Amino acid sequence: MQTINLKTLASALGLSVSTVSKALQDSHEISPETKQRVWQLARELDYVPNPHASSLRRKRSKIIAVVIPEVADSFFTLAMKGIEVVAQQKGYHTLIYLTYESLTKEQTILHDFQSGRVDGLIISLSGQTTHIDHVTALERKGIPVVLFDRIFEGTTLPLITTNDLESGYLATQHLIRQQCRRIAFLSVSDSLSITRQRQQGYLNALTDSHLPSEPDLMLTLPAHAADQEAIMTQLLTGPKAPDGIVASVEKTAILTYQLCEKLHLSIPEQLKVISFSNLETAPLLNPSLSTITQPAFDMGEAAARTLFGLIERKSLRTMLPLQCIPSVLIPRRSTQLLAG
Amino acid sequence: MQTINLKTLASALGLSVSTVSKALQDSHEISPETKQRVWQLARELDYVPNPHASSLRRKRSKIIAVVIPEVADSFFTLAMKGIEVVAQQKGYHTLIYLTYESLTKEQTILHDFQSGRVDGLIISLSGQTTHIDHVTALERKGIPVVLFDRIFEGTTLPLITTNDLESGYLATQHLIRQQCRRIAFLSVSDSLSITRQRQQGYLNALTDSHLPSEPDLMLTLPAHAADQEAIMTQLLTGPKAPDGIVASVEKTAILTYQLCEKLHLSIPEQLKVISFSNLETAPLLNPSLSTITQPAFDMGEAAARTLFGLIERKSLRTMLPLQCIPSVLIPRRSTQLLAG
DNA sequence: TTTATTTACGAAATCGTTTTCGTAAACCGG
DNA sequence: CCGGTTTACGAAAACGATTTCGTAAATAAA
Repeated sequence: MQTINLKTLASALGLSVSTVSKALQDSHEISPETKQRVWQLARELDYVPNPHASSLRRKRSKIIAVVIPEVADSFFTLAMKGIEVVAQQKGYHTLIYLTYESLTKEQTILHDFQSGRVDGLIISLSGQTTHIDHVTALERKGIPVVLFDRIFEGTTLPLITTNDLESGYLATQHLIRQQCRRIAFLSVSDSLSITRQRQQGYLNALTDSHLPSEPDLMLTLPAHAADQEAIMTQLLTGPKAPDGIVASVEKTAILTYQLCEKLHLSIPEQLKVISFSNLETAPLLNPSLSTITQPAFDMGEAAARTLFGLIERKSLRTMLPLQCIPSVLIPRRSTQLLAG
Repeated sequence: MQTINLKTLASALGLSVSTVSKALQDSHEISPETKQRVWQLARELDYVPNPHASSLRRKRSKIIAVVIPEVADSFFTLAMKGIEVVAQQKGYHTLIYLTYESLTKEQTILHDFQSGRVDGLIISLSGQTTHIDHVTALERKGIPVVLFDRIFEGTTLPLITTNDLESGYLATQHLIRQQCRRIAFLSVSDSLSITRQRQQGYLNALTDSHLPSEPDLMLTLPAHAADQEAIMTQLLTGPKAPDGIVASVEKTAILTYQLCEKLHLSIPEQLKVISFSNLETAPLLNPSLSTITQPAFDMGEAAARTLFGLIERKSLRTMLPLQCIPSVLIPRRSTQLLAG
């Protein structure tokens, strides 16, 4: 079975390759009758243009890249879905890459894009990422980039974020109102802007309530699971254990739940927990988990729309350079104040 | 900033394009000295070959496609991760497509692959898919295809599955042993092989325990969320409500939990629930959810390895046509037999 | 020393589309 | 009826890499 291409169609119709090509693109240079003939044969033979040839000639591939640290996380999963919906609708294809929180991997992946493999990039930075030279390098080569959620401060690249500072503040304030006095803050990276923002919100809330901030209560968990568990156990069972936790990453909340079960600590009696999370099962957990729920899907959608805006009319940079879609705090049992 | 390609390198070095190309591929035709010169300049100028040109000429793109019904599902998320790990390791790129359980979308997506866009395809069928002509069409065009999890019976395409029949049996048997007598079976599609297998296991278990099978207890939920809720509510509050549920899809278990809370039905006292699921939070739910946990990551990995096997040495079809990786039943509180 | 073979490179065709440009033929106004 | 403009198409040059083939020079074999 030989593959069918423009040449096949052209010779079958007694036309030239260029005519067939133009006809398929509905060019005004081609007569209506010829177009009909071409379209019909193309349909009959089930012609599908070769995308590599097309990408080579036009200098655009109709492919975008999505680079995220992790996929086993409800936020990224939902964001990806938001991106994919828009991409599919716009007729774009989506390459997905996972960095597993590694800067090196992130750099390697982005480096390849210099080749023109993709028309644009949507990225959420790895936890290790402390500079974005590899990202701006792409932008300089004319490849549109949109950062979302895990952004970088002080760049002029388009950003899609949520109100992390405010949310960190509200989460902490919520715990304080539920009478927590020793509130811990958990994260997985201290280099991320998003973490710093949330943490700053946490600190501001403490200050505003005249509570001291203790370095011991601000934990950045290492990548390795076993180490995470050790450190967390130490925190929870130590003499200066917290009575409230702000989990800035979903994973750390899950870890907290697991350890509380193991250590027979009861939530919310002994420890109240609120987490940045998009877990669909948050309301079903034992106890149901209070969350700062980010507009994950919407952020993905916004990132995609912004990217396609940049791709399709590169000149007009009239798009907002920063879009902030607010999160919402949903109080549940894990932060409930119990009578007694 | 002009893009740098083989011609740039060649003229800068006073060599021909073909020599440079061969040097970069470490061809034996090129002298060691020349190779060194080429490699050094390529490194200095940060040359990255254009993948579209390369894909066009060789007839392979080093891109694979992953087509799945949904991404907001822990099984598919994990499987995707398994695939991505292998792909990254093998130097392949991964295009991701979501069908949202729609056959039409699935067909449209696959149709495009006839063009040679991808070197191979890993697919898990949509809930609507009742035939796989669109899949076999690709295979016939010489594009390797691997089906995983949601496979199709009676095809010779390579399959990666888990022991659905047996797991359906074990799940049901487990409920029976916990003294359930009216056990319902929930699914989202009755056309999927995987559903039929699980359901057959369910039926076999009933028969072996001399329990009747009632059609009213075997529910295929519609796609729309509101309808799902109505039907489930009817089931749970009706006069012939079940005392046990086998959820063949994670979503249906979550729905059950949500409704039980709303309807003030207590699990496991009034209703025991076991679900096919890979939820990381299953142990943390209220109550903790008994699951049939599928080897999602491993299945993804196996699918990818099988695919690359087919791609890289197309001739030897010595690979197993069917790989079955067993699931495990993890009993938790949601099916616990309470004293009294 | 002559012939055969290897070594190291370049010219050019090729992959399948897109796009520019050229040009017959048809059509137009005057 | 004649210069000028459309109209509708084809030839050919891209896009950037790969690969086949040809060939001078260098080396080996006889």
